[in-house]
Amino acid sequence: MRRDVFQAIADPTRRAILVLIAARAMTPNAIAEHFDTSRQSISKHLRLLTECELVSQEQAGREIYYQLNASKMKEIDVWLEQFRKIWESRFNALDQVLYNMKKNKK
Amino acid sequence: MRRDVFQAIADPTRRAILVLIAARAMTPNAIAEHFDTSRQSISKHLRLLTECELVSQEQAGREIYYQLNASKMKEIDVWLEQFRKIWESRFNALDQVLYNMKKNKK
DNA sequence: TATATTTGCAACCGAATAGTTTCATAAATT
DNA sequence: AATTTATGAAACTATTCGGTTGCAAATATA
Repeated sequence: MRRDVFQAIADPTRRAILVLIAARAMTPNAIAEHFDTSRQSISKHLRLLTECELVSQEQAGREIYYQLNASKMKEIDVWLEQFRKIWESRFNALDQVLYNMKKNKK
Repeated sequence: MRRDVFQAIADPTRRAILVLIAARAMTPNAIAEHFDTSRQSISKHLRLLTECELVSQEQAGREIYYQLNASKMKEIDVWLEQFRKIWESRFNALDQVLYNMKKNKK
């Protein structure tokens, strides 16, 4: 099974979990209440997120609080960095389209 | 079939394609030469990337040049934005761990 | 101590995914 | 006109994925 951050954020439920626990650490049960799926399926998502280090656990009695490891998100940001200079320039594909539309109006 | 940018960049071959054509537009054949897979499989990746608008085509005779639509990458950046303030603060998970380690040494 | 609660894990299922092989189409070359 | 080249699409396959159901372990509560 592939276990990298890119694979992890591909699933919309996992992205929602990350946003949810960004505010504060939560237990699997509490997280599952926010979704239309079973607790066990959330548990599986949390395992994957843990394995790729996007979240970490903290045990409190029989409860386990899952918290976001935001610094791991930097990996995505680092990969995006190489494209940032392109989309910030005036010569990316979209700008080119808009430029051509404008030109054709004249 | 899901066709969003997050799904698109989940596959390592597709990420490599995006990096490859970021420098300059390329034909499917030229792209395929850089990988250990068939031309047809690259063609399928290009179709998916086209459908989610991460790349666009430009026909030149019987050749088709695929070019990156970098501005579409912004969608990932926008989603990442909400976490940026967290990982830039001193209170993300990793900093907390380091803080605790330091504290316990005393 | 008996019971309830919180959680993870394994087995299973249907759908999606990435790849291959084969074929059709269109443009360039001979 | 016949052949070669560049490409996309369809059919098929093995693997992965997301979900469910059922169960076991550990902690809290009665």
